[in-house]
Amino acid sequence: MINREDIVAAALSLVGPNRSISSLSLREIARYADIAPNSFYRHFKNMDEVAIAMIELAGTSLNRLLSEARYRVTADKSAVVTSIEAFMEMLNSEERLLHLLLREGSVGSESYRRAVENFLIHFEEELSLDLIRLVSASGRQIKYPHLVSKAITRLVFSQGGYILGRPQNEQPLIKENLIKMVRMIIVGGVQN
Amino acid sequence: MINREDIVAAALSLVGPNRSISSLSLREIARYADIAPNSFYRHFKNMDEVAIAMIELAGTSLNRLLSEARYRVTADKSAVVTSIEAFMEMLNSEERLLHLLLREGSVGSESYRRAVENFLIHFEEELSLDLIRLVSASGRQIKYPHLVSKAITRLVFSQGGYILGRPQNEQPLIKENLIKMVRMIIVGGVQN
DNA sequence: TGACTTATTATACACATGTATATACATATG
DNA sequence: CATATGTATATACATGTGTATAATAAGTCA
Repeated sequence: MINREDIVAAALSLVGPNRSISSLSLREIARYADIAPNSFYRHFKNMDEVAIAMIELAGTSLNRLLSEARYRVTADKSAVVTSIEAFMEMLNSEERLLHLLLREGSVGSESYRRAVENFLIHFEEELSLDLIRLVSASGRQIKYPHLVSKAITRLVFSQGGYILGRPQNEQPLIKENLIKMVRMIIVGGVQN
Repeated sequence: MINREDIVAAALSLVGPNRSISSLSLREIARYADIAPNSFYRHFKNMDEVAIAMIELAGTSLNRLLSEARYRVTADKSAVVTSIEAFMEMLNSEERLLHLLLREGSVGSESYRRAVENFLIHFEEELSLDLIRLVSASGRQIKYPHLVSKAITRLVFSQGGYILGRPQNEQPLIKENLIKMVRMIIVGGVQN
């Protein structure tokens, strides 16, 4: 007995660095999930619904992993480094899920894009709270926490999406540069 | 007598906020360009080549417009504001071209993604030179100009791609926030 | 002009797609 | 038990796709 999750899992197996969701066909997913094409309709109205279910899966998984990572923020490493390292680990372990959020947020149907955007906004809000807490604890000020958070989020996700298409040996440099760029958003890239 | 440009123009007419390049078919383009499907092959080997030609067109057009904008940088408005305003104007006037660069750089074939990435790198190099010039003229220092440039570029393009899917009346706020975020990359978002 | 080369088209084929309809099968309910 | 209900399937249809082949049109040059 097949269910929604099996179909989502099949779809997830089919996406990859050179395969976008929008290029998946209903029949292809059915074939991979080993069901008749029409059985698809028992669980989803169309491909768009599957795409959104995929994002929701990716979003909740990623949120869980990241909130776990936040608890690991310690004194010996800065919050920036810890968070980015957690993000990079996920890039390797959860490539498929991240792919959806990092690289397909700007194409596809209206509803699909909104789903990705909602996840990003949620992510930004969490990060914003973290930033306020960290900054005030160190006696400094942050004028537009939600904008700092947005800038960091968009930059990290942009570079994350980029990394997914690059070979492993380039990752250390990209990661190093990403950390520097995030620091810039916080303390600035230009000195007096 | 049809030529490559006509085919690229037809393809360009077909993409839009809800239509990605990868969803275009050879026959669809031929239909729109009013040629027989097979005539396509006289000019391009496959759809991928058209996609790359489209990016190159968008890239050179955008580069020209932006370098013109740079000459308009005056004392009464900061370079940041001028550049972002130029970018926003283009979002309205050259939506189709920008769409390709802003929203499709992370999906599609390997060669397609590389073409977009090459454009972004070129853009970053130009911006980097501008930054060095502007900063040293004001007696300040910039430690990693290419990273400042990359952070700004990726952020602006990320937000640019987002704007393309949003209604016009949201643009002023998005633009305002984008300016603040770019300023943060330069001077920092956190104060002592 | 006529012979040639090149560009464009018409026709056709094999295949993939979304989905409508009808059917089989299992399980639950009376 | 019979029968109703939810689920999966088989078959079929109309339509779209990339592209091979052959025929035609257009252009060039002796």
